[in-house]
Amino acid sequence: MEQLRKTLKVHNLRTTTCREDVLSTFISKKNALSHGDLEGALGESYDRVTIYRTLKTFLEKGIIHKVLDDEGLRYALCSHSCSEEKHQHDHIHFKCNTCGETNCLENQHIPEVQLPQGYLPEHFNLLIQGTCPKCNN
Amino acid sequence: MEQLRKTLKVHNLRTTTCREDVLSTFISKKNALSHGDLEGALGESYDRVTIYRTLKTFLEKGIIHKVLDDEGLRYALCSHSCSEEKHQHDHIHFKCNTCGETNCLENQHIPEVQLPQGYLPEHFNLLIQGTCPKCNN
DNA sequence: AAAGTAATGCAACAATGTTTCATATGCAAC
DNA sequence: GTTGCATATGAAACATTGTTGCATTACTTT
Ligand SMILES: [Mn+2]
Ligand SMILES: [Mn+2]
Ligand SMILES: [Zn+2]
Ligand SMILES: [Zn+2]
Repeated sequence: MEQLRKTLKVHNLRTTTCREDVLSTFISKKNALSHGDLEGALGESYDRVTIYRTLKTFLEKGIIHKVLDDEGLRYALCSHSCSEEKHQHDHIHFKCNTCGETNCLENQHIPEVQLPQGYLPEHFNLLIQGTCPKCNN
Repeated sequence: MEQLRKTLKVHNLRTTTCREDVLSTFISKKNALSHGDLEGALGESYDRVTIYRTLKTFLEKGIIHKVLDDEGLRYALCSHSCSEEKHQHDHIHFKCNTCGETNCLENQHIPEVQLPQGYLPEHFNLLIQGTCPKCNN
């Protein structure tokens, strides 16, 4: 609870209940969340628009990052070390086609790739779809 | 022209002007296209819904594949060798942040990755964002 | 406690995608 | 070539998702 406020303060954000709740939802559920997921989790507490704006703010401040998904955009907590200036997201995302969850594999880094002459790579996003350990009995 | 019909026939699809035009648009523009891109390219010729349905059909038949993008879904031609049963899409997609185009790098394969125990990978989608050769002077 | 600034809720709108159903079209069989 | 059947299309209605403007409310600093 106090930790949430601290996180917001570190990123120069006013502490509001919506931001606390959104942040806390990201922390408790560990998987990547869509706007709709958050709406569902938070019930009628906040206006749709406010959630959109909270996501946008968190993105800009480097609290969360985008997770590409074959059926839309999701968001997940940045592990640490992400700021407004510099983002470090070279890890793999895994989407389970059985349970539908998408997760960050923080420790699995995207391998180096060799691009043809002239390409200047800046950001990487690797989504692997398949079956997750929970669903792979 | 005759080639288009042949491609449709190979996939057991009736030749309609919409399908011909959509396919021909994918061939002439070489980059990945969103539904909106197609609507723009084809003008008022066809109903929005018909274009959606054409994309869905082409997806199912293995004529095009999905391309994940940080601002929505796009589609691109399958190079060859994709059928309704089996798809082969282990190549890299590159999105240029300057010109906005997303392209298939057919010859750049996604490198092997080592996942933790229990993960069963099936499909891979790697999007690299940066500057493309055209825009990198 | 007061003032200034930033966040919120609400309404209206825009964009994107889906479903239903009557009509039109392609295609295979005759 | 004509016929009949299955399929594709267009139109309307709807659902979902995301954005913008503006008045009100709530943080934070002093
Ligand atoms: Mn992640
Ligand atoms: Mn591709
Ligand atoms: Zn699972
Ligand atoms: Zn470019």
